[in-house]
Amino acid sequence: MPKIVAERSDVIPSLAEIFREYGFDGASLSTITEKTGLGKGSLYHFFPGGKEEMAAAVLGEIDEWFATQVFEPLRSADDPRSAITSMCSSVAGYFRSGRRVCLIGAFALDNVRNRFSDRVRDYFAEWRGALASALERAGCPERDALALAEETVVAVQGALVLARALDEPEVFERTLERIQSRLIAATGGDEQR
Amino acid sequence: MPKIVAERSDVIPSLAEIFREYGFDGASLSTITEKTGLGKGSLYHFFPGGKEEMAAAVLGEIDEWFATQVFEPLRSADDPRSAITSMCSSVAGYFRSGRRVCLIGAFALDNVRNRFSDRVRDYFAEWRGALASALERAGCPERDALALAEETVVAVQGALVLARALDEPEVFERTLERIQSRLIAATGGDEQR
DNA sequence: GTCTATATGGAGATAGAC
DNA sequence: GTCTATCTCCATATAGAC
Repeated sequence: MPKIVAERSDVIPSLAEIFREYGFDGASLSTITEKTGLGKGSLYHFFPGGKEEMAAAVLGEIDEWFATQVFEPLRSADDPRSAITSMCSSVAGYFRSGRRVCLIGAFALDNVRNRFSDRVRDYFAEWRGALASALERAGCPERDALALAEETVVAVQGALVLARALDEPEVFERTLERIQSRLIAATGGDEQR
Repeated sequence: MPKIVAERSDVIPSLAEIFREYGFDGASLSTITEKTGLGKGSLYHFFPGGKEEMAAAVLGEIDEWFATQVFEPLRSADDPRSAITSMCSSVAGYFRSGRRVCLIGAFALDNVRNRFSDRVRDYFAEWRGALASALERAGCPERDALALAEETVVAVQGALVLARALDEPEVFERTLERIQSRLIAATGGDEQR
């Protein structure tokens, strides 16, 4: 039985989709009221800091999702190899196989970056670091691990740009498959089958 | 002896830098007048269509630069291998080794994409197609050529996102070196030295 | 071509009733 | 917690003198 009365946390997913679709500057308060179904009164009740606080809340939720679903498993799983393949499917799911853009990547290229630069930087640094850690524990030499982790994050972000630009989600799917084979190969290939 | 009176084409490079720095929505007309040193009168004299026409002019100039400096050489050079290495250095120079973002990539992730979707799509499609053509002519099988061309454009765009997000231009430099070795390897490696 | 002044709309944000 | 009404400001764009 869903509550009629909204809670702050109920609104954040809608806000995320809105910012993804319109960008930070492009998402006006009227767009937001329309798409969320909430009036400005409610919006400012939940987010007294206005649009900036809304975006910060969205970024916070994204951070948290990746931290628990992706970064922590990569850093602490007993089996780093399976954490890596699991990362690939989580990421494919999260970005809807290339049909959804990365809000943090979009913010990174925008001028709003300056308002959220710490969060933007930490997100990518965490991802790269956590994946490198998993690769190392899976037997990859440190130098290779760092390079391959960076290559992976670069490929994911680039694929999202291209998939959106060309309106070809398959670019993302192909990229993710390619990178996954490379990650598997670097952690000992098929030998453990 | 520089002319005092501005010409339309003189303004476009400044506009490009402004859109790169502030984004389309983030670049207000007051920002633009301030940074270009031109009043609104002059701006609307050159670009009667306003900001949208300014952005279109910038995109047109970028298109043209890439067409003549990168795409055409890739498609028609007698020596496709050297056209490929030359692409890498042109691209490194153009993006200032990762300190400059790709405006078209940024537009692709933004909602302004909808206003310029044809140009955005064509730019990336052209790049991927031209590079694939050069790879094929350099002896790469068609399937591999397409995949590697796509991987290259993905890597460049992703590296620009990450370099900007992390404030680490080296990410771009490392990526470009890695991709260049891969391109060279795919066209026969060092054997022709 | 370039400027200043101005029109007009929509932006983000607030107030206060319910 | 949600609404409507309202405020202020700055956005884009225009007009017309020089």
